[in-house]
Amino acid sequence: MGEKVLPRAERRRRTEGRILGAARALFAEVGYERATIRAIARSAEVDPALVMQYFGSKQELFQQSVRVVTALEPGTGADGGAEDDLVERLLGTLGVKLGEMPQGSLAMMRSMLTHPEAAASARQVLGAQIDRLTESIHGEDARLRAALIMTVMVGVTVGNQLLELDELRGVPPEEIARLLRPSLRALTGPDVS
Amino acid sequence: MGEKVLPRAERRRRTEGRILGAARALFAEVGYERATIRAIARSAEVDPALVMQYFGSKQELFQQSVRVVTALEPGTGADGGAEDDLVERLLGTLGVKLGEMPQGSLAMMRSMLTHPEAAASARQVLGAQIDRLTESIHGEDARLRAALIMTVMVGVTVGNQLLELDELRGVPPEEIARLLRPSLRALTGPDVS
DNA sequence: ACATTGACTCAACGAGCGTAGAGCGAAAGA
DNA sequence: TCTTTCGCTCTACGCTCGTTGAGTCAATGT
Repeated sequence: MGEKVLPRAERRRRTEGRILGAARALFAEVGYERATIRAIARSAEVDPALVMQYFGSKQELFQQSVRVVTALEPGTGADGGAEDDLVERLLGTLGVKLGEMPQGSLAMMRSMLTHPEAAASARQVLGAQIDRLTESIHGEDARLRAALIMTVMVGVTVGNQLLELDELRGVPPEEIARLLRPSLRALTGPDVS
Repeated sequence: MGEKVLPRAERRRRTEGRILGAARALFAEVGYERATIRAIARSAEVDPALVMQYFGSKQELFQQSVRVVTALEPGTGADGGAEDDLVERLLGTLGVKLGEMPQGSLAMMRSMLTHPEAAASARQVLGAQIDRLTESIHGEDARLRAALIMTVMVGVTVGNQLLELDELRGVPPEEIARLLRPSLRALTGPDVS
C-alpha cells in the first residue's frame, strides 16, 4: 500500500505539525480552557505525553499555536498602487478574514476575553495595528480614531467568525465591505494617505 | 456594636444576594471557566456547598448572574422627546455602558466566546436588539445594517471594558460618542425615525 | 553485527474541580 | 419549654485535568 517508510527527522516534523494543527483547530473552536491536551492528542492520533514532550506545556503549545498573521500587512511591496487607500486596505483584509481567517488568529481571538496570555497577545497585535493606522491618519484625535477603527474591525470579526450571528451568515464579504466603507471613512477623518 | 440580629428570611435573602453579587463579579472578571464555585463562595464568605444548595449548579448560578439589562430600552416612556433620534440613543447607552456597565452584562460578554450558554445568551440579546433596530431603519439592507451597527457596539464595548485597550482608557464617553456618531449615521442610512 | 539514538507509549501522580449527604446549632413555632 | 424548622458547615466522593518518568522498539551510526 501507499505506506512509505519515512526517515526519522521527516516523521518527527510531520507529527509535530499534526499536533500543532490539531491544537490550533481546537483552540480556535473552543478556546484555551476547554481545549484539553488529551483532546488535542487524540485529534492528532498521538499520546498526550508526546504533546508535552514536544511543546513543554499547554501554555507554550498555545503560544506556538498563536503565531499570528499580522493582517493589514504593508501590502505586496511595490505593487501597482491599486490598493493605496487606507480604508480599502482595511476592507480588503476584512474581506479575506471573513472568508478564510487563519486558525492561529481565531485561536487568539477566541480566548482573548478569558485567557490572560491571549489577552496580552491581542492587545499587542491591536496596538501595533493602531500604531500603523495612527501614522496614516495624522489628524486631531488620530490615535483615538485609529483605536476605534480597530475596535470596529474586532467587532465585525467577532460577530462573524466567533459568535456567528445569523444576520451575518452567508453574506458576501464585499457586501459587508460596501456597507462598512462609509463608516470607516467617517472614522479616518477627512484626509487620508 | 452595629451587629443586629436579623430575622431568618432577611438573613437568607442577604446571603443569597451576597453570593449572586460575588458570582457576577467573578464571572465578569475572569469568565465562566476560571470562576470557581469555591472562589465565589470565599468571596461571599460562605461555604461552597451553600452555593450549590441555593442555586443548584454552577450552570444555573451563571444563568442567574446573567440576567441582562437589555440596553437600548424603549426610552423612559413618554419623555420630552429630547432623545428621539436612534443614533443618539445608541450613543447614549454606549456612554452609560462605558462608564458603569452592569456586571451581569459584563459576565455574559466575558464568556460569550468560550462558553456555549453565554454565546447563546449573547446571540439572543443581540438578535433582539437587531430586530428593534431593523424596524427603525427600514431601508434596503435594513437588517444587515442593523446587525453591523450592533457588531460595532460590541467591538467598542469589548475594546473598552474587556480588553481594556490603553488607547481607550480614560477617554470620556462623550468623546468616543462624538467620534463614533458619523460612523453610526453612515450605517443607519439616510433617513431614520 | 552491534550499540545507540530517539520517536513514541504506558501508567500513574497530585491537584483542583463540581457536587452530595450528613450533621450542627440557633431561630421559629407550639 | 419542648419540638421543629432551616440556614449553614464539614467531609468527602468521583472525575478530569496537566504533567512526569520509565519503558518499548524501530531507525540510525559504526
